[in-house]
Amino acid sequence: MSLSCATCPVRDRAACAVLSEEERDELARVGRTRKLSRGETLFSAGESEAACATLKSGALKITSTDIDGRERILSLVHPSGFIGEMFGPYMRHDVVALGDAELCVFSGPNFAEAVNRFPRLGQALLRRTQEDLYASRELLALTGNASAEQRVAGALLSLARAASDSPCHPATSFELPLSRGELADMLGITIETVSRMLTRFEKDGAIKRTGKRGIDLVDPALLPLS
Amino acid sequence: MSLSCATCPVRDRAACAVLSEEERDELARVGRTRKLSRGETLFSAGESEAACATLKSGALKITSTDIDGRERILSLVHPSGFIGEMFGPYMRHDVVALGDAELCVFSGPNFAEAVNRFPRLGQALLRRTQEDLYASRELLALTGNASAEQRVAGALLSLARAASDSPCHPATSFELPLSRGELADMLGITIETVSRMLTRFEKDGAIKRTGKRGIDLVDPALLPLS
DNA sequence: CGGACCCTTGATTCAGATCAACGAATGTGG
DNA sequence: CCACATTCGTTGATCTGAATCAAGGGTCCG
Repeated sequence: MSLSCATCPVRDRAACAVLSEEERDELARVGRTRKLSRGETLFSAGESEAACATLKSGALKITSTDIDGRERILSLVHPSGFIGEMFGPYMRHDVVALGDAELCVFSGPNFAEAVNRFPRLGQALLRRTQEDLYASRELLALTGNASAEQRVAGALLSLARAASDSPCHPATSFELPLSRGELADMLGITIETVSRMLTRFEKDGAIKRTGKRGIDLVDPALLPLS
Repeated sequence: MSLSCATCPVRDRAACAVLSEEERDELARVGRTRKLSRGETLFSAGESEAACATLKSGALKITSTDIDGRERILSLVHPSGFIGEMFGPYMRHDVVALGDAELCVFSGPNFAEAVNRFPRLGQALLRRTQEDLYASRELLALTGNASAEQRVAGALLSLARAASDSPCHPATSFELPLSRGELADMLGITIETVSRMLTRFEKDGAIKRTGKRGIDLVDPALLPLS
């Protein structure tokens, strides 16, 4: 299926938003749409076909698996996010859908050529990659020294921010895109500890759990941040 | 002091290596050399003057400090590495010299303009930033699930790789660029634990400590990796 | 010589992992 | 439609790896 940028929900936020109409059309010609449902894999670590993609809707996780088979979530991808490998010869990490998702997919070489031809696209990606780097370092800082309590609190706020349309203020009521197990894998703690911390926050009156995945931030100030 | 690229030790490895002679000269005109000694700060988080730099010699650490004053090392910078903020309005993290270091420093806007003018420079930075992102995620994976033993072992191998001239094979004998305390801050453990693990590895015959900072990798296969 | 670091080692404590059990929701096949 | 299995989350009891507390030695420097 080829791309239809006209109706794209991230038309003016994604990396390709910096392109002119004609440039975008040209890029669209080498891209394909792809739909994933929960748990489906977009890329696998080690794949020798370089590829990249822009996320149009849904959410993804970028993970690595250590020798003992334990999974670690390295990053989450939200709509308009860019993932993948343009230059390297192989994919570095696994990328899996957290829920139903829709993407534009490109081959690495095709996209690299577009970057060559449209310098503004390269610059947009540079900014975006720097943001990803900062996000990665933020997670590193969060999981480095903080207690389990602080990690879960930090993750809740971070997810509330991501769930909000307005970029600065967090949503007060939202659905977790992650299961308890995934939250645990992201924070480097166990499922049981995540569950206990959520129970504690609810007891303290900081949050309210609604259903399995729903969270209401009743009083974020009560969350114990680092 | 203005730049003298002719004698630059990272002349053909740094980001600016992709530029032609004339382009490089032009960039050199807006850059300054700076020397730091151990502990000196290059950038401070929150500084509103965007700036960036290429490291010519020595080593740097990129750190953040949490509310309780605990420092977390987010990344190490080795010669030819690029650091800083070209676009954003302020510096995101602290950058401090681990030992004597020499750099080329640029103002954010000046460098951003160079990126605008020389698209290859932007592409080189994009690659480099992606590498930094992968390095950050590697550290995230290392500090996420692994035991203290595995973290220290992983850090030793990583530093051995960085100390080697050949990019793939680790050095068998090298000096740690970090104190025990800094190693601990990077790995999210305590000084005492780092010390104990090094003692353990030496007892096991995996390494030999020479002086305070020297490490011989006697039998890396004995190191307990994740 | 005295002070300031930095590293090592030992004793004790504690946060979170592990082990275990259970309930709710969802799916499957008879 | 019901019996059954499976997955996911919660909660409790126990155990352990690493933090914390404490002490001492080595080295550099004024």
